[in-house]
Amino acid sequence: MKVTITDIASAAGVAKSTVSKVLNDSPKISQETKHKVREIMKQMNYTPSSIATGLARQSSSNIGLLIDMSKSSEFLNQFFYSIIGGIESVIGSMKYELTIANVEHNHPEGHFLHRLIRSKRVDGLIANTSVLTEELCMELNRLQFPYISLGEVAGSECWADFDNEAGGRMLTRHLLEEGYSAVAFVGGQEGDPLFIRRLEGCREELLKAGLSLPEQWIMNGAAEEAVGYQAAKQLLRSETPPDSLICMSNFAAFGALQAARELGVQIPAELGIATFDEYPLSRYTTPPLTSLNLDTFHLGVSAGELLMERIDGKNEAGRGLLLKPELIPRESTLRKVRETGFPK
Amino acid sequence: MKVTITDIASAAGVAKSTVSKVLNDSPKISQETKHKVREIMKQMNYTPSSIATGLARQSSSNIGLLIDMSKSSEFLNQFFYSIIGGIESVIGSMKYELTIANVEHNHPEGHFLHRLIRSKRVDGLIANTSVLTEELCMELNRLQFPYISLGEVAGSECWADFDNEAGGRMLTRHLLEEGYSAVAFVGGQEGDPLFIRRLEGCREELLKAGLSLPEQWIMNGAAEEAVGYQAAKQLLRSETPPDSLICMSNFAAFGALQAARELGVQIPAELGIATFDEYPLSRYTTPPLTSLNLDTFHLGVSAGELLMERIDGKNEAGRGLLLKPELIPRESTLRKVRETGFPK
DNA sequence: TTGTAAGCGTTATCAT
DNA sequence: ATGATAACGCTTACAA
Repeated sequence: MKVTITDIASAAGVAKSTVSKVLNDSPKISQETKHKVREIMKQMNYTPSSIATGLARQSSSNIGLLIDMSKSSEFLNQFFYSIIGGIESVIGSMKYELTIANVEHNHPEGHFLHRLIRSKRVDGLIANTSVLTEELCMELNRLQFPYISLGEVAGSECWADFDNEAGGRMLTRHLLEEGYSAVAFVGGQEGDPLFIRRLEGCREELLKAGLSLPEQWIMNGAAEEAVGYQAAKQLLRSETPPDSLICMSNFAAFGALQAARELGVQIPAELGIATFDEYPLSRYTTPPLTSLNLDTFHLGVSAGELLMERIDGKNEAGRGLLLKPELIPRESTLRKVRETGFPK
Repeated sequence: MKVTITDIASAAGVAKSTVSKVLNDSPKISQETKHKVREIMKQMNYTPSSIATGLARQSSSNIGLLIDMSKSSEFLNQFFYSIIGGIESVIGSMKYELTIANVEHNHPEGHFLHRLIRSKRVDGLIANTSVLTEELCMELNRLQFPYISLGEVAGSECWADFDNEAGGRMLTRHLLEEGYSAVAFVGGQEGDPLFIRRLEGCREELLKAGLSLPEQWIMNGAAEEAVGYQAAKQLLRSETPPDSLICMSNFAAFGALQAARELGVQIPAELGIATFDEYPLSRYTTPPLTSLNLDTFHLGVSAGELLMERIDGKNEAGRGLLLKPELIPRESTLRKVRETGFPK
């Protein structure tokens, strides 16, 4: 039933080393022989065993994408499909496959370092910063194992990330251009690098305009609706309410939207709301949300490219890559009168 | 640097077959020896090569998930993460890994039948019906290769799907219970089994109530906002407008919502809108949408379990599995006065 | 209970 | 340009 290289060799009347060379299109084989052998391979419907090839070549032609499925609320999960698409589009054309693994199987022997790496199931790794602790990075560095982290992380030699600081600047600049001047920041965990960078960008831009962001206008919390709701209510009811909000996530922005609606605060006239991330449905809120789109497919592509470079032994130095976000202005912040109408 | 079974054997002063048996916890090895060998494996930080094991065992311990990344608009993509989570949770505990592959590499030799199956990269396959044509199913059947299709499909021996007919019935029943009686159906491609089954369920339930669904109230089209928008406008402006809509997707429902708003039609008082699928953000529309939640994690689990059964040689017969949807009633259809207030 | 040796299906190094 | 043959790292009869 199953046909191996040996079958092809004897059917073609050549040695299996010859067949192997045909398989790899070696220049030392005559066109004649190549044609003949290939013909027979077709006839016998032969496909080389990737496992045997892997053993001989000492490589799996597989790259691993490591995720923590217990964290179902992560930003990246929403865009998992497009990230995978991006990665696949580059590694697929280089004859690699993508293996998805869950760190959760963190049982004694189930650790991915064994399951995936030491067992040679994958030749390289891509992982989110949420699973890639500094300690793990160090271990991977020590093993000289090629990996890319999605998100900048201490200890990682090579990463791809969105430029969160620029994102903070872009949203802030947009608000200022629309005539807002009292910007509050909603959501984000204290100490979280993502939060820190975004806030930093926001502050930079305010500073340029001679403004600042007072501490009491920074509303820390999870990127959830409830948090956005509470934060907005508190801010809007305070003595000196802000005139605009930058939210860490669409969910937080939904909460803020709801709070404003309940308090009868007009959007965008009295309050502007802008948010990081662009979820598929954020343009369908009332009013539609101004948001910062992150090209997650591109993130996947970049991660894939960086990883392939590492595996091929180039890019020894290690480096990071920052992707620019894209501002999508919508009704929730557009309060200047325009002739052209609102963009979709 | 790298340590193999041979190294362990000589370090432990035993034969490598003994080490192999220890690895597989063979009962024919004394506890003494096991302890000794395991100790050495720990010391030397040994992990067996999955590739070598695979070659010897003639299996990859990998299962493939086949998708078509060119179809970025598919329903399942939104829930890709949770489907993967479901699959992984069952195959992971059986020491299998998940390989994601894209059919798009449909170049002559890049066909997944070669790349994945004939090359023995995976021991089993899960694929959406959109990539699994009847022809491909036949081929897989012929090869006796274990696979599960996500969605019922002609030619597939074994599949897992949501009960779309029941879904149609549930949404319809809910509308009837809320006092609606003129139900229109928005979205869905003529001939698409998904559409046919959902519509069928809808009709069954109407029939039970002595009602029917006239042809002109079936608005075929892609599951997009624009389609929902146009369909709703057309329906609402007609001589005899329906009093409620069942939409094939959240996007279509958004369009319908928008159309109603523009025409000043009150929701839910004058028009009820219910939709298949529950996107993460559908509860944030104004008003929030009544929708049919599909447990995609569970779908993954079921597919994984069915596949493992097939691989283990059980479940020879082949069978299908229908998962029940869950109705989430929200403001867009709840027009009866309630004491308890609206559910979230 | 342990050891020997023959696979598993390729690639790679030499000869020829 | 082609062929023998030894890896690659593990499993599995079969022997001892």
